Amino acid sequence: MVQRPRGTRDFTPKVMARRLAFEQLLEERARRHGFSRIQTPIFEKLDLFTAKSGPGIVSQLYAFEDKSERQLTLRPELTAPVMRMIAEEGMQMLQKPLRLSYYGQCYRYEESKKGRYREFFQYGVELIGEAGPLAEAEVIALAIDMLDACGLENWEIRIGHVGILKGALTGLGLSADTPDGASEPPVASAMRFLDKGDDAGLAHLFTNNGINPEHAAPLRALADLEGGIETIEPAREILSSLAGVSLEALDDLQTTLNAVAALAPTPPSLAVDLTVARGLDYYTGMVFEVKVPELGGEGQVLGGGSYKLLHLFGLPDLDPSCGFGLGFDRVLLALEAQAEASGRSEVVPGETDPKGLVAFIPFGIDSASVLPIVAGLRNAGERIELELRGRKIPKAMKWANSIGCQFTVVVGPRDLESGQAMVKNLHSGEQQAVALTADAIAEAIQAMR
RNA sequence: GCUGUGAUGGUGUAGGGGUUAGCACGGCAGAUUGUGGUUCUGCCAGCCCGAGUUCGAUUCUCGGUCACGGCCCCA
Repeated sequence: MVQRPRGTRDFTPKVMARRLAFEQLLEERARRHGFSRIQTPIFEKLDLFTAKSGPGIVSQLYAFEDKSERQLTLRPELTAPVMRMIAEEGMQMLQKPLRLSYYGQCYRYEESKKGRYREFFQYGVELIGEAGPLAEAEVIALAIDMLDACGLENWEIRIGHVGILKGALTGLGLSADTPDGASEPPVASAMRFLDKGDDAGLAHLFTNNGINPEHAAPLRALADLEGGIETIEPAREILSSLAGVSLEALDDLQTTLNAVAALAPTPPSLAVDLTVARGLDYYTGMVFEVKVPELGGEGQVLGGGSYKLLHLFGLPDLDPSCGFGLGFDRVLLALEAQAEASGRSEVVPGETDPKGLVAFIPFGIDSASVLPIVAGLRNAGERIELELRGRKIPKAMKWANSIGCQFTVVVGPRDLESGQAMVKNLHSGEQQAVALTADAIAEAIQAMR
């Protein structure tokens, strides 16, 4: 048998109902925050992603050549396509800021694991054309609001600001420019050493760049700070002790954190962590990420921050912007695990249709005579599943029960003769005969809910 | 990129060099010709793929595929 390709998944009706509910929940939250949905193609020109992330990413792409020898690739992420769209659609002419949301599958050629697939789904938002602490707070607040609304528990949000350590390092005299022949600027190396806890490497780097290695200690202390918003004060003390270092980024972060506290529900765990670097040099300001510890190694479910990318598309005025991507599959995985652990049957709020399904059972009659009623009930907004196999009553009832119907409508020869239908609520067992019209049946169903 | 474990009906599993490959859920039919969830009976449906060892492989060996873990990475 032909199997589905590695790292891909099929979604059965039950799973799909959950995914649709989750997408809708995220969409609803985004709308409440003023974001509007957009969509871009599943494949793009290869250049789009090499321009953003460098040629090294090609090995991880589903890249291909089309019949006209165009170099294309399935999209590995959604931020770059959104940037491209803004430029291509002339959206810089719209009133700023733009609040955009998006959802779709992305493709990366890498080993599949639980929570890590070759085809995966991302939900994300971008707030374009306004930087500043309040814009950043709006983005973080939406992320928190989404995770809170979907019922996720035990998650940790870590918020940092790449400008703080970067500012301290450049303030000490470390260069942010890449020297000839080097792969990265000294500042980036230093950030990496701080993140990995390599103090010897940091001191060595300082010495090589003519900086007193004793300055490594306060930076280490800064990087090791951990805690909530109260962490800002010790950070301020450390930064103030270093000559030539600006406090602007720290002040901005503090403004952001205060705004988030006012705008969003209180997350289960919020930490200020100045080493959140997101590994990427286009992040320029606030950065944040969310982890769910019980997912293990693939536990990061959301990440974002302020970045400068639009200059790549000829729109430097829109830099920096701010956004985040949410790992749709991973959040669902966490929700499923948590639902199982707590015995909760509904994994995503709203995944079960409260309205319920109605089985319409023509019994021993020509179904054609009741089809207009079926159509009428559907027009009235009921979900009607018409019995198609000619089951006898006991089988039909069992069928209706096992596919999860809330109501049955039985029409047999006697009913047809007397112009009636038997409407039954399968949960309560309550049953009544009503006139054989769509209106009367719909009314009875509504009354028995 | 490194590395570990696993694969038996649709699902979950037992077993094991020669078996009618067992069980449960499920699906279909009947007990039951106008009312389901219980019960009983019957039926349906499986050893991931390829090569090797062997008289004989679903079982052992190797390769592949897929899945699940631990590091690395993660735009």
